[in-house]
Parts: sequence; C-alpha cells; structure tokens
Amino acid sequence: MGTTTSARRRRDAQDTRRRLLEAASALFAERGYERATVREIADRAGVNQALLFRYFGSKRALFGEVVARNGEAQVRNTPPGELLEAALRGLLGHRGKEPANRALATLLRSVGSGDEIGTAVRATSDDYARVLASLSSAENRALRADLALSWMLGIGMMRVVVGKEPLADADPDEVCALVMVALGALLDGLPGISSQGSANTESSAL
Amino acid sequence: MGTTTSARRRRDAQDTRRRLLEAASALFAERGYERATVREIADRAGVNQALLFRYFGSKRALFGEVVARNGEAQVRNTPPGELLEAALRGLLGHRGKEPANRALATLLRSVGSGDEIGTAVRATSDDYARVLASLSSAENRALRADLALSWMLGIGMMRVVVGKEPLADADPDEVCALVMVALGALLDGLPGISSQGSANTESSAL
DNA sequence: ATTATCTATAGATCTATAGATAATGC
DNA sequence: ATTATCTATAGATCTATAGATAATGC
Repeated sequence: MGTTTSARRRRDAQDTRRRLLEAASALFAERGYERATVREIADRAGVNQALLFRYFGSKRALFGEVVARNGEAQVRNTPPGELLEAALRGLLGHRGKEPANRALATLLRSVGSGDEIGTAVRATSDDYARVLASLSSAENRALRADLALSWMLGIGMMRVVVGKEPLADADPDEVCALVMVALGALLDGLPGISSQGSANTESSAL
Repeated sequence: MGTTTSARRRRDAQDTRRRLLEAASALFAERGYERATVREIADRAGVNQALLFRYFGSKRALFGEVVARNGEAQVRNTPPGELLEAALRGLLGHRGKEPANRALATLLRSVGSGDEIGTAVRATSDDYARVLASLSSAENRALRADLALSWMLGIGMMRVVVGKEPLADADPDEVCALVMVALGALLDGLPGISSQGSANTESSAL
C-alpha cells in the first residue's frame, strides 16, 4: 500500500531527493527526530525506504539538511522587530493543524533526542537568537535574546506538545499580548507595545 | 557486572520497589521516558530487570508513579510566591550536576515521548500551574500561570538540554533577575522585585 | 550501459513474559 | 511452603546494507 493507485512517477533522482526532504521536514516537525521513522518518511515521499540512505547516507544526515533549510527560511524573511511575534504566532498557529513554523516545531520535538543531533538543534536556536539579540542594546543582550527565545519554545511545548489547558486552547491574540508586554522589560525594539497595551489595564495594579 | 562486588542485600520486596522508584526517578530526569531503558533502571537499582515488571507491571506505569511522587514534592514544600524562583533555580542549578528539580527535568525530557505518557506529563504541569495561578488576581490568571510555567520549562530546555550559549553558562542570579523582572508584568505576588531591582538600572532605558 | 529503484535481510535494540532457582519464615 | 529473584527468550521495532531488477538515455 502507498503505491497502490499512484500513477508511477517518471524516474528523477533530483525530484526524489526533494520529495524525501519535504516529507522529512513535515514528519520531523510533527513527531521529532526519533519518533519519525525512515520508513514513514519514505512512505510519505512515495519512494522506497532504501533510497533515503542512498541519497542522504543516514537518518541523521537527512535531519541535518532539513534543519539547515528550515532554519534560514523564517529568519531571513522576517524583519527583526517582528520575528518574535511571528515565531510565536507560527507556533500558536491554527490549533490542531500542522504548525506554520517547522523550524521551531522540529526543534521543540527533537530536543529529547540526545547529543546525536544536539548540534543540528543548536543551529536553529542560534539562527533565531542572533537576530533577537539585535533588539536590545544592553550589554547582556545575547542572554536576553536566549531568554526570549526560550519563552517561545516553552510556550510551544506546553501548548502543542503537552496540551496544557487553558494555554492549549487560548486565543493567540491574548497570548501574544501578554507575552509581548512582559518581554518589553527584556528587549526594546518590539513594535506596538505601548500603542496596543490592552492587556495591561486590569493586571498591573493589584 | 553490576552485582560484582556488591554484598548481596537481604531480600526485601519493599526495599527493592523503593530502589527501583529512586533509580527510575533519577534516570527519567536525566534522559526522559524513552531514552531511559528498563534495563538501565534495574541496573542502577541493583536488581534484575524482570523485577521492574513484577512490581510495576510496565515501564509506563512505573513512569506514572515516579511523576506523581515528584510532582507533589516541590509544590507542597514551597510557598506560592517563591515557587517560580525555586523552580527556576532548581532547573538552572549546579550546571553539569544533576538538576535539583526532578519533576521539571523529567517533564522537560519526556515531552517528546508522545501521547503514551502525555497524561502523566500534564499532571506535573497542572500541579505547578495551579499554585502559580494564585499569584495573580487577573481574570485570565490561569493562562498567565501557564505562560510563566512555560517560560521556566523553555529556559530549562535551552540551557540544559539544548546547551544554548550564552544561556547555558550564564549566572543563575543574572538569569533569575531578568526573568523575575519581566514576569512582574504577568503576575503580582512575586516577592522582592522592586526591592532587588539590580538588573533594571542599565536595561529599561534605551 | 547506466543508474534509479526495490527486495530481502542483517544486526542491534527494547519491552515484556514464562518458568526455573533459591532465599526466607513458619 | 512461600515468594523474591534470576535466566532465557519471544516478539516487535528500527536503521542500514548488499545485491537484484528495471526504467531511462545514448
């Protein structure tokens, strides 16, 4: 099954490679490195499992390529000031649907997989943190950026992976507002904080 | 090996059960649910692997007992206002050494392990969030508590699991100060914010 | 003829169980 | 005699490889 009705595609090494990358990207984001098996990936790509090894050598190497691709995507295409909110919204996204932001979702679900892939995972977080650090002029801005990024990941983890209520079903706008206000104490350069300010009124007073 | 030189302990089902629980607690915190094998756990407990199944039925059931035990421990013994900082410091802890806070470390490293143990993992986060929610009087305090807890976990994840620099080697005091100040916008009832205020001076102004 | 694709399988884990062995308590 | 402990192994995965098969390009 899997090849049951499919009109057999024309042989094309390039295309097969790309299909494998795309399928791997989706599955690593959904299940993380360890729980996404090479056989599942190959099945979703519609190709034989042995080809994965022919074209990428190992599961680990495939993961490396996927992460490198995804990491750059969102970081390059988003202005620094909006990156944090974009990442958060990408992670919060359409609850239930697949996450818009594969780079962070993959990171999120693969951290548990040990040093084997630690390097690849660190690469993604470095991509993000480097940009976020530019949002502060404090001397410890690199640390501040790490903390902000940590929060995004923690929220994604609790919401999507753990499914903690009420966070899991909370309105993305509400979450976003609360987080951005709190982050104002950590980073400057976040747009629209004082101009929005809707969540502030009933909370900061006792 | 393992039983090589050990003075053979007196037979004691109760004690064996307790040793297994302790070994499991440590290993689940170190490696997470999936990567801690029953054989490792039994070895560390100094007992045969089959006994784990005799006394707990399954790896999953053992995990459930461990999580239930650990969850209550810190939450019960810490005043609500100090819980957040205690959890954070427990997680930051003595870098390199085993984390002081097994409940959160276990949660952290086991989230990736799928729905199989989602319930047990959710239980821990519920324990913490329930207490944290009492620190706010806002109508959405449950959500605020979830967000604060998310941050703790995200920080633990980036620092301990991912090993992201500079966070990984940052001074716990510095991290704590930054986080607590930012959380002031989210929760009241956090002690010592305005009285400490050492990290605030050079940062909040541009 | 070349090379993309598939078949078959080795080899390494890991959880779990059935049944044998041996230390305890009466 | 009871029951805590251990031996041996079934059975299910999963990654990776060697070598057979078959579609393409000249």
